Amino acid sequence: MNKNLKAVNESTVAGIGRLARFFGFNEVMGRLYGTLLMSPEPLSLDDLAESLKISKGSVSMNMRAIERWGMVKEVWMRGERKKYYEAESDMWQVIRNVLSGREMREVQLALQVLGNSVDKLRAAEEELSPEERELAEFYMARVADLRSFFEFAEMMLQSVLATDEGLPPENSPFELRAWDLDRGS
Amino acid sequence: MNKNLKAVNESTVAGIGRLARFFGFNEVMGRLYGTLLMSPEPLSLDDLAESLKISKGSVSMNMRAIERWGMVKEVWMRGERKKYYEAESDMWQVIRNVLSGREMREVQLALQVLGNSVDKLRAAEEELSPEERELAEFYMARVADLRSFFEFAEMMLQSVLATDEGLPPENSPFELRAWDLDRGS
DNA sequence: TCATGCGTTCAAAATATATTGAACGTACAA
DNA sequence: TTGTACGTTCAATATATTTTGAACGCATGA
Repeated sequence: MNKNLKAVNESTVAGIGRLARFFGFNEVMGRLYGTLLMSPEPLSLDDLAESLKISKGSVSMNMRAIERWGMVKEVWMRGERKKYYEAESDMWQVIRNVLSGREMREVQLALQVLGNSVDKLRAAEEELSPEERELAEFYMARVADLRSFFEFAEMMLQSVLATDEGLPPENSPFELRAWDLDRGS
Repeated sequence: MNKNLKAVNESTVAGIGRLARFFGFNEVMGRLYGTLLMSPEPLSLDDLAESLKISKGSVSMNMRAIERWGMVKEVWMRGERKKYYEAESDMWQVIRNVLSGREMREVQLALQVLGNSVDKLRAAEEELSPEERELAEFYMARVADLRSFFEFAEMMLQSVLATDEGLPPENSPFELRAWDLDRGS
């Protein structure tokens, strides 16, 4: 294959591998997705193992993981016993899958924990000594800061997730919808 | 100390530790920051080691790391030989530090690599066989998708970084500034 | 209905990441 | 000007994560 094409392919696969690590996945997951993304035809597990020079077992496990994230789709090839995969080429779909299935969960969990903290502090108020009460107020303030951060994050996520074609809506400069929500500060 | 206060402290420290991992730092960095954030007074390295039940060495190394990220500040205590630290309590400053110093760098790097890819593909066009040319076009399309993703990310980052007090500007529903930029699609 | 090709699994090995603690040098209180 | 309490460093160790490859069993093309 032409040297330049090969170079582009390789740097893209490497770059997506890097991106994957950055996003808290492992590098192989990214490289698998990247390899499929840069392949005009679906690839089998063996193709992928060969291409990335990793074991069949690793391909199998990592593919399953990225399949769960909706990054790749199985493709049936007639008269073939092998499984073939292709990348989900709507990158925005992939991003939305990840954001809604992981970052969102994380944010909501954090908000819940912080909510509990506020409740605890309020409930305890009565039984506190003066110094403790001061500390409790200090905690309240810090917890409130954390909340505003997570609420902001939640809004950002909702905005991205609300868009249907993923990309900042074709016409309007981003969805304003979410910003209209009360920020509670 | 009151049980509830302790519980709030602990869950916050644990939560920030978790958040830190999520953001690609290590858990101890988060717990150190969290401990300082939940302390009304500055703490020494020994205080931190004791509080988190980790070694002095680990505290020293991890503190240095988060100091570089502007998460904590050194505080001088008169007549004291120890170093004392306090958390940078402007969380938005912390977030901006991290976003501008790491995520932004990552995005810019990706955009540069993708730009190179486009150049390579264009330059190679001449010398390609018909099939290769088809593949090159396919690559072009995929690279363009990736670019639009990173450009979107760059915009999101710029928007957050542009705000001065961090939080979605006091009055307007988020900064629109960045969305006015040409998305080049 | 086979026999085989294929994906999956998982314990063991390899690698990557984080922690420890003892040794060391230095700044500072006395 | 000390002696020492402190922070730093880093090799060794521990832990977490990833990969491997052989064993297994199931689905499928013949």
